[in-house]
Formats: sequence, C-alpha cells, structure tokens
Amino acid sequence: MLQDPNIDSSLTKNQSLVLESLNDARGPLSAYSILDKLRNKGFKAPLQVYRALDKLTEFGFVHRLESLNSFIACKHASCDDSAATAFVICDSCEVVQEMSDISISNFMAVLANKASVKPIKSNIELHGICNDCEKK
Amino acid sequence: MLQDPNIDSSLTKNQSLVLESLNDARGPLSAYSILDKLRNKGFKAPLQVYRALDKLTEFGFVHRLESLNSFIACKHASCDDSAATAFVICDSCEVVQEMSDISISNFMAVLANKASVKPIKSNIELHGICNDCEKK
DNA sequence: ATGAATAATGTAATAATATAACATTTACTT
DNA sequence: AAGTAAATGTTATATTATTACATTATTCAT
Ligand SMILES: [Zn+2]
Ligand SMILES: [Zn+2]
Ligand SMILES: [Zn+2]
Ligand SMILES: [Zn+2]
Repeated sequence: MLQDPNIDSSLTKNQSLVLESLNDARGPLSAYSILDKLRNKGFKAPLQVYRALDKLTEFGFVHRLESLNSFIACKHASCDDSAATAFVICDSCEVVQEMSDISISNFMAVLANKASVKPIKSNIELHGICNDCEKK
Repeated sequence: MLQDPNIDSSLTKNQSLVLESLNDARGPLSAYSILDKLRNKGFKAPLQVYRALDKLTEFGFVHRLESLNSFIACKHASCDDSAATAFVICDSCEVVQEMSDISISNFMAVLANKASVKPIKSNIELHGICNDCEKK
C-alpha cells in the first residue's frame, strides 16, 4: 500500500469512514444518516457508527450537538479538554459555528465555581437566526 | 368545587398533572417515567405527556435538559424569555442546579454577537461532580 | 343560547435514536 | 507463538419522540 488512506493513521477503518462523512458534510449529521452514507462502504448496523462516534468524540475529533441529536466534525486544530467550546446554530439554514476561546472556558469555570461543582464536560448551544438568513 | 386543584388555574388537567410530577421529583424525569407515574391518573400514551410538556415549556414552567433527554420543573419564580438559564448537573447523584443571573444572559448575548446571530434560545449544561459527591 | 372556531384530548401506529448481548476478528505485547 | 486488549459483526431490543386521525371541551362572536 502506497499511502495510508486514513486522515489520521491512528484511526481505525470505521472511525476514518465516519470522520470522513462528517468532514464532507456541510452541517451536522445524525448517526443514522451517517449509517446511510456508509452502507455502500459495508456498514450495516447503527452500532458501527455509534462505536466510531464514541471514539472520535473521546479523541476530540467530533462533537455531539445535544439539542439536535447529531454530530459534527471539530473545526479546530485541536479542541483539547481544557478548552470549552460553544456551538451557535442557525435554526433556518442549520449552519453551525463552533466557537472556542478562553472567555468561554473562563465563563464555565466561574459557573462551576458558583455551583460548587468540579467540571467534567460543558455543553453550550445557542440557537438563533444567522445574518444571511435574517436578510432574506 | 371548593377549590381549583391546579397549581395554576390556567393549566389544563393534563398539564397540571405533569407539572406536579416534575415538582414532586427530586431530579429530572424522562417523558416515559412521567407517563409511568401518571398511569394511575388515567394517562395511557406518551403523547399525553409530550403535549403537556410542550405547553409547560412554552409557558416557562418546565425546562428540557438536552443532554439527558429529560425534563425539570423551573425552580425560579419566572424564567422569562430574556433570562438565559444554565444547568449544572452532577453526574454522580444527578442533582441539577438551575442558575439564572444576568451574567449568563450577558455572556450569551456576547456569543450571539460574535457569531452574528440573532438569538432565539440558549442551552447551557455543565456536567460535573458536586461537592457532596466529591467528599465521599 | 347557538353555532363556528380554536384548543385540548384519546388512541393507535410508527419513526427516530441508542444500547445490550454475544460471537468473531484484528492488533498489540511479551 | 501465545496471551491480552481493542475493534468489529450481527441480531435483537430499549428508549425517545412524532404522525395521523377521531373525539371532546372551551372560547367567542352572533
Ligand atoms: Zn472542537
Ligand atoms: Zn442561517
Ligand atoms: Zn427556569
Ligand atoms: Zn452529586
């Protein structure tokens, strides 16, 4: 084999296929729509997708959008554990912006402190109408 | 009838029953666990619960926890539309704290502005381990 | 009061999302 | 090569949510 077809050689075949699907998509995908896209690559059962998504999420390559029951490839070079991320979702065109800056992490740290909770994972999703859709 | 049994007389019977279930619960409930609690009050189908939850959410009496696919009664006198709310969830004991102050609203307004999006609804959920569970 | 319009409900069927269980294969370590 | 851990294949099932359509209750103008 001349070249590793995986984007990241540490990924397994199923993980690579799922990540490619998400990278190719212009928006978030449900697990079952990923399954449908990968049926011609041999995928037959939802668990193949969910297992790959679990790992990809663990690695930080994929995020789950809780309010949409769907998944999206990380748009950042690396969303390490310390960096909290927020998603801004247009309810009209379904475009998702992934925002990740220190002010988000700081805000969540303050919130955790106020609530006397040791933070594990934060989930911030803002639904609205994007500029382009608003103009129409 | 001497007295209206509803907490809020504007609520219908099904809405009141669902809200009472959530008020009685010590944590968030799934729609199906609400259904089970209300079978002895005549509930037979999930739609009875989901329809009541839709209205209660619209009125601001109930919030949906997206990351848990579950619902919780609002702990504030009134969570009006302008006040963003954040939920802090202990992954060990499942206690949920509802936080609502102006800094949360301000933070989401800044986020919306950065993303050039007109905000509709925000969802902030922080998972962690609460003080009590941490000590154990 | 009466009838039209609106809102809420009842009920059955089905769709959409996610996991459990167990056998098999592959990759890594020694 | 043998042993271990990780990943995969496959079937069945659990959980969450909605569609569709008939019925009943409430509201409001006449
Ligand atoms: Zn990311
Ligand atoms: Zn848009
Ligand atoms: Zn509230
Ligand atoms: Zn706790």
